[in-house]
Amino acid sequence: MGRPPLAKDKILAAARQIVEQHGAGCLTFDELARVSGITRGGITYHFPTKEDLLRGLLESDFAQWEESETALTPPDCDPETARLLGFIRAYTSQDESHRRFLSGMLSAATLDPSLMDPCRQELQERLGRKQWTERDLRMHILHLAAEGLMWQELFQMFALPAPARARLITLIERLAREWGEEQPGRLAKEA
Amino acid sequence: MGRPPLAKDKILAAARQIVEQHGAGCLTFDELARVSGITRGGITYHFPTKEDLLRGLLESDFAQWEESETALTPPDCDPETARLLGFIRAYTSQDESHRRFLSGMLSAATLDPSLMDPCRQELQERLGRKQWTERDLRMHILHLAAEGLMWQELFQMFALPAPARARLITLIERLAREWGEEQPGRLAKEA
DNA sequence: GTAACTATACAGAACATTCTGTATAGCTAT
DNA sequence: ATAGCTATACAGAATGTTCTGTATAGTTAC
Repeated sequence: MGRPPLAKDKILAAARQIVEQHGAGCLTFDELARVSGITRGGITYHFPTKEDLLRGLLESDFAQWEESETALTPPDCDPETARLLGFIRAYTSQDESHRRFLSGMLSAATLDPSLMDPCRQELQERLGRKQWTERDLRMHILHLAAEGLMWQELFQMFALPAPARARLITLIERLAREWGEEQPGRLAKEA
Repeated sequence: MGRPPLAKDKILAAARQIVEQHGAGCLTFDELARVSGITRGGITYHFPTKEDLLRGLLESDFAQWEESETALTPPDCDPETARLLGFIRAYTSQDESHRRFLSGMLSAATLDPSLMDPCRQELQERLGRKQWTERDLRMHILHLAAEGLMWQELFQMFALPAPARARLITLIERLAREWGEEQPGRLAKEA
């Protein structure tokens, strides 16, 4: 909490780099030591076991993720639409923090799927409360589209030229605003 | 070509099962032998190396994938819309063949990303020819939404109740038809 | 038609490597 | 003197790969 150690961040950064570049199968302690420049002893000091490492990856990424998500939320529309726009911007943002979250999730999922349980729980709570009106469904389509784009890019299956990509995101956001205002409904009165 | 061997199919089926249930990290020859009922010698006969195994997974899945994709294409609308609807149905279909494709891709990507190069190339060719009109972008949003849903379900991050899921897919298809007919443009005259 | 041979499809064990986890001793700045 | 880290070493297990053996079906020669 007080002085953040430097090595820990280097280790996590190197782990993300390895996963992104060579796949989660190459995420070993030896390779991690080589890439991060921290010795195996130092790595073990911070992450005694590999599960600790993966958990650390997930936690730091998830924190960064939620932080940026709320930071990107524009306040000029109703809360639910704003939240969706925050999602979309977070998913489609070019900066790497969101990819990092996904790569962490990916490595965790492939090496030990149970590590994702907290994420599952969180998602369950978020989506479980919805009524799934037509408006909810429409908004969810846009949410899924942004997420699908992120997956494609994470796997480097992304083939859209940059201008088209920018227009695509703009279009998604425009639709979010249009559809969000379509039915103000009971969302405006109760916070 | 003549008589398809039985063991090979068992091995591939077991591999998919392992990846789906326990993650690609658990896809080892020992586990594969245990689940498939084929001994390690037999496995090695058909797939001398692990790369061969993953390549086999990808190839068989990709074949199955394209087959079902075109099979699910409804012929009652313009070709491009029909193709999108085929995509969507393939992505969101409850039957397991598409999950299999994804699980194969996933294991390939996590263990050796370069195995996905053929898929990348195919996608590049498909998307590279588009002009990315507003209509194209809208259709692509629906494509991505279906794909995002598939990813969520593959990672078992899916939280929508079944009725809402069905309505979501119906809505996506409805939008595909609406947006597909919005601008017949130059698509109708040239095949 | 049967003996010799080839090719295919697997079984079963052995091998060498890699990886995780753990341990220990030392350095350095505060 | 303690936290943070370097440096090295090693045990135990897991894993990819290789090797040898076995069973069966098909082909060819005689």
